[in-house]
Amino acid sequence: MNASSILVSPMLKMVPAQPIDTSGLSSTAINSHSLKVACSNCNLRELCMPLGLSEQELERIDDVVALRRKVKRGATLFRNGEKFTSLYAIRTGFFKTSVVTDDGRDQVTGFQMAGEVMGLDGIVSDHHSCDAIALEDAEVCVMPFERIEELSREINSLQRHVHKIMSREIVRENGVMLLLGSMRAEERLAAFLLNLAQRLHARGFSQSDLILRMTREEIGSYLGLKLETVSRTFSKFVEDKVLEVKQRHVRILNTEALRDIVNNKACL
Amino acid sequence: MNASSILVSPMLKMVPAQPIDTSGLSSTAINSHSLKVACSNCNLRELCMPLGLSEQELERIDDVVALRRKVKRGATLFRNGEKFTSLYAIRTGFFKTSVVTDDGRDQVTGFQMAGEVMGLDGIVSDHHSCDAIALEDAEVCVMPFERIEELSREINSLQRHVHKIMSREIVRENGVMLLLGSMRAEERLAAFLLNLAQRLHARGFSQSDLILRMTREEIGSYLGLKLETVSRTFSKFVEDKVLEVKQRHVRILNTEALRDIVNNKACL
DNA sequence: AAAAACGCTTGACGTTTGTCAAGCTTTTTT
DNA sequence: AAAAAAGCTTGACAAACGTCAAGCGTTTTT
Repeated sequence: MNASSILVSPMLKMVPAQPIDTSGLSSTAINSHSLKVACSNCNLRELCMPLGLSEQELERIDDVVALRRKVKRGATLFRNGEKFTSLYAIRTGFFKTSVVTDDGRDQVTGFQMAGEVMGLDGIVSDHHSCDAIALEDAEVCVMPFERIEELSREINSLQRHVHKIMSREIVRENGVMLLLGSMRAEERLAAFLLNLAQRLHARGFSQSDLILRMTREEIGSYLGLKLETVSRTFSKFVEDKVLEVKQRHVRILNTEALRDIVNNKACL
Repeated sequence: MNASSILVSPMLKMVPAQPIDTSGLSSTAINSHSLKVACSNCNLRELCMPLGLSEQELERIDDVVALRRKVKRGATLFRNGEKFTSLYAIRTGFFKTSVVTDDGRDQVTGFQMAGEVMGLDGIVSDHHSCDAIALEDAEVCVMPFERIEELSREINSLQRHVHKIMSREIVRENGVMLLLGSMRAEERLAAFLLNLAQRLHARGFSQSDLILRMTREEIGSYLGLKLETVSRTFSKFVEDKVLEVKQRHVRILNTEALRDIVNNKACL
């Protein structure tokens, strides 16, 4: 197994990023900030919680999603220390999760996008151990964990899927540990960009054209680097014609070169 | 929350490290390398899989453990790419897990001891994505994952416990990311030693006197440092009278000093 | 529309950690 | 018991990354 295969997860099913039809749903609103929704007609179902369920099972998990919640850019979905009640599936928008210590350390532990599930950290102690902050206006499906447990006792494929989601997060973090523990700055940034591009591509976006939703500082925190190092490394990639960078708009010009950098095979 | 509280998990219930009574069990041996065992009279049950189960439930999960398996020092329990079938609970001995890439990177992702569960990485893809290697002669309980899933559909507290074990691993890895992403060498080693001491103490061993089961190189791999840096940092701690070190025997002389180092409050 | 705040880039320099090498100790093998 | 291998420590030096500072461009606020 090579380094990039650890860090760039296997291609997920393609889902066109079309506008989501919510007509007829707002009438079932529970309050002004939350709407009743259904997994069964969600265009993210091939990426998200319902993956691998049959039509009948799909309808049964529709009421796992208690409500939807909107989160403004910069707002927190949950915070370290808060009581854990639910997992959250991202419907639209982009998040970061981070662990913060009172001596001022702030480590970004992940960036999450549509179809990905957040909140797994809260299960073990009944309280969240990290912060989840929206990096752009977002909407999440709130899934009370007790409902998930209840239903996954009855629906084997849901049970299996919940286990897979948690296992996937463990494997992802193993990959980040590899990155943080053994890669140099260029390798880290290359791995980061390939991973982002691959996940965006799986959601129907361009493989090569990406808009970063996070600052250089947040990238740096995730990669264990200072923002200046991130900026310099971007500049080097531009110089080497591997990327085009205009602020947060990044175009990948040479994917193979990025892969070679990650796998330590870059021609010098 | 301070950095050491993230990295040093909450105190677990004390279990005296007494010799394990296996009399009467060897007669039920399945083959020379595996013995039928029972959780219900295992002295690790307060740390391991059965935690939080009632007496009746305990008896029911006895047959989740299909067999025991001995692993010699240096041997692998499972390896990257192997088919996933079971989780493994450590009965005796000490393991490391690591992800290896074909360009020569080798990142130790964790050290595991009695009562801890390995193999969660394999669930997502049905194949293991890391290696588990015994650092001393060890014995594990083999728990076929299908049996675990089956039984956790019926026993709510087992279901909950399986979820907690996975969530705990996610939270642990978040802590390692914090360590790798934002700490300097001394802070990393101090955090590592406090974590080890705390886990050994929870198993009835001394809080201050520990035998390292891994080499300086393996510590370095886990902490994202080279073995020379690990060695130098040990030497510095000895000079500062924080530790006594004789090869792999480490005595912690000043726990508070270690905590201060982790939390960036070390008096200079 | 102007002012302020924030984010990004780049340069000069400092610190930390890695690299290479040698020698020593302990463990394992023969 | 001797030889070999593996593991550990320490020094000198090099490389990578961090720190500090200045300046510019973009976004947000008023």
